[in-house]
Amino acid sequence: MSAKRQNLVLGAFELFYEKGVHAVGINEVLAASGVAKKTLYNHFASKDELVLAVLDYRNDAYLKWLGERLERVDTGAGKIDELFDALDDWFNDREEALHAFRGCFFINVSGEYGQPESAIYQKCVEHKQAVEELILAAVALLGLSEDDSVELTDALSVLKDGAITRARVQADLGAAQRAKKTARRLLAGFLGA
Amino acid sequence: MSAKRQNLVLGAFELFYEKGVHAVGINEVLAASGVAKKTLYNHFASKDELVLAVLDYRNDAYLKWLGERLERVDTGAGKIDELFDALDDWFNDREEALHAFRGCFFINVSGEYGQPESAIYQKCVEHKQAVEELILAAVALLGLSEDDSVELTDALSVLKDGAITRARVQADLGAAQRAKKTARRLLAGFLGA
DNA sequence: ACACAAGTAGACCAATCGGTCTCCTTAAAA
DNA sequence: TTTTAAGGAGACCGATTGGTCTACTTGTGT
Repeated sequence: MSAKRQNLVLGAFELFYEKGVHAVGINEVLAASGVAKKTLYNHFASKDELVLAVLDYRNDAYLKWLGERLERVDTGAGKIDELFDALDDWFNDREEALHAFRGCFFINVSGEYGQPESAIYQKCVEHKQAVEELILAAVALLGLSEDDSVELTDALSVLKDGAITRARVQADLGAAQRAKKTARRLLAGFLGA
Repeated sequence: MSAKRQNLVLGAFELFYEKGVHAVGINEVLAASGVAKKTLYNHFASKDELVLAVLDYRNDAYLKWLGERLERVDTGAGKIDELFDALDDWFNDREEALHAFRGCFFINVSGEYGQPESAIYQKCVEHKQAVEELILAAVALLGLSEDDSVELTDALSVLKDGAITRARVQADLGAAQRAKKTARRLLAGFLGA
């Protein structure tokens, strides 16, 4: 029965996302998810392994959510707009599938773990790359050159992470809509050249 | 004699920046800075107050550094280039005044502290606003309209924070130079319109 | 009906946390 | 010279950390 495991991962995610990984103890996770300590260590060898499982859970949920949002539109320019509209919904807590907005979980976690060699850190890198691939797929529909596609994808990714960061740190809930405007300006430059 | 206090703040910053605040204990700070525990609690009422002092120290050092970099150039467009060149030097550890790059200390710290009401969180917001004012001063030299100046400043700030985040999380050391390219594209759009 | 695996609750462990306190030394001001 | 405050080293405090272990209770497959 892995329902317990799921309880554990989901409960742990909510606490970690809200308070930070190091600020939440194992016992707090157990109390929140209604699972015995023995069961936790039956499923996971250590807290770090639980963190890894939580990162996997969040990665899957986030990619599924964003992928579905981008599927709603079929043009490249439309998908780029949709990306920032989706972020806007996220920032303003209109997406319950993502829980109350507290910035990017992966950025937060990697900020807590200094050493870039760790498996935890690596998961954060992989997540960012996966999201970037979704953006690249949208940009590819624009019919730009290979170089331009890569450059625009990178610019949009930076814009996205910048908006997430500012929405989080400065509680700037309009960051996504303004980033969308910037993205449109940028896109016009690429299409016009 | 507040030399001890300075030792404390500087030693604490290096550890907090490198490993995260929650991951570093008081005793580790004491050992690194060669100060007795009594002395620490003579200067600071709690660890949180030490963290606040560390945030102040970093804020001052960072603003001084960036301010001096931007003073090297006198045109608006030049200052914008200089901003991203400065970031590039920071990311690639060519600025010893800032210590080995580990992302934005304020972004990292605010990721560790969930509650946006806390004084620690507030310091992070103030830092970001102070940096944005430096950027606004550079943009103001371009002679754009009030609305355009605000919009461009916001876009550049988002680009900056996005580049910092990606440099940190993905160890993307070229992020600043590519963001500079994006900034130029954006600037051309504003100037050409 | 019985065995076995997985769950529960929670005592327990050493280590560490932030923080207090005592005792001793140093140095500068009176 | 004497007084006073600050610093050093570190014992000590209760609480909490991640993690182990025992004892008991489930539920399921044979």
